[in-house]
Amino acid sequence: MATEQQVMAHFEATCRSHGLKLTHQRLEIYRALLQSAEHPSAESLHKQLETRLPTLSPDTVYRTLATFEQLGLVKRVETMSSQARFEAVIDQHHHFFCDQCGRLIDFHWHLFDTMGLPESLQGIGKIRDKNVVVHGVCEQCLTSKKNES
Amino acid sequence: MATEQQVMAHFEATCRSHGLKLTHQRLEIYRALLQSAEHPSAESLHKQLETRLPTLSPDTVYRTLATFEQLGLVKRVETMSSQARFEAVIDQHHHFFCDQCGRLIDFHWHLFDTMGLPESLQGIGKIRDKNVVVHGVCEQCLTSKKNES
DNA sequence: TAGTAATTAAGAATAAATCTTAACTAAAAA
DNA sequence: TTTTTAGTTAAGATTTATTCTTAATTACTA
Repeated sequence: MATEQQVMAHFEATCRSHGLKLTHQRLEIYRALLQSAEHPSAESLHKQLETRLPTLSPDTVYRTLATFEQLGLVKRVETMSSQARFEAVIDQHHHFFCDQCGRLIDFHWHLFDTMGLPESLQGIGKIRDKNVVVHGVCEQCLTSKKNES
Repeated sequence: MATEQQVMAHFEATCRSHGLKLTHQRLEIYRALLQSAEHPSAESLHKQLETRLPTLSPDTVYRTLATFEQLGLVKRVETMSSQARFEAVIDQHHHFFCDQCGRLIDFHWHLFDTMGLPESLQGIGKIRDKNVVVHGVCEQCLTSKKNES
């Protein structure tokens, strides 16, 4: 399990090795993403960082996230919501998606990770990654629903 | 394995039971989706149907797909592309996504379907569905790449 | 077959994301 | 430290996907 300092060191090394400057904005955007478990959108990251970096433009957040994505530092999470959502790439995990509130929760599944792929994928191409997406209603939504009635 | 006639009959029954009129547009949109293996976007469905229904508006395609989605006849496929993509709900399957050309290919994985979920999901909420998403480069992209060099 | 309520078409409107340009700022190199 | 260079900002225009509005049309009902 990597410490935040190690992760930040890797981030800095990756930027440098690709000739990218370590700007205040890049550091803050990456750190914010790293510390969030909420898979935020570009907009919500911008909102969150606005207090510390009052001149930060939405455009910079979009641009920076796209750059990080290309370096493999950040992943765009597949959702069916209109806004793209992001996460820092740290470990192999999967997603639980609440259909009610839109919350995304990470979970781990070692058995799946170490399992082979089915025959039906033979010859389909070159495989890079496999992930599980679970849909349902999160505990919090279930509880608040109960209290309403 | 349901025949297309059976599927269409189920479609009509579902519409009727929800008080939805069986309009020409609804039938054509559903049939087109049913016959496509490409998980088309609303836009490409509209383009495809334009020849047969010259006055079909994009809005109708969007609206109709949203209606079908609510009835459980159609599923919105999660991708990170900006356009939403759709499929008719027929059987349990999973998706291979080509990162190069954006193609989505269905595959089946019975072992996964019958497998239990990991402990890490205990207490997360009420689970409705679990799916695998595999990323990579499809055979066709691999081949065309080889021919280039 | 006429009535009516749902549905559609067309175009306007909205929202997310990206582009443009010029002026400015900060990081890395010399 | 100074210079070079890449990156950022601002503001507005643009693009793309989707949704809304309104008036006309159409499928089902009586």
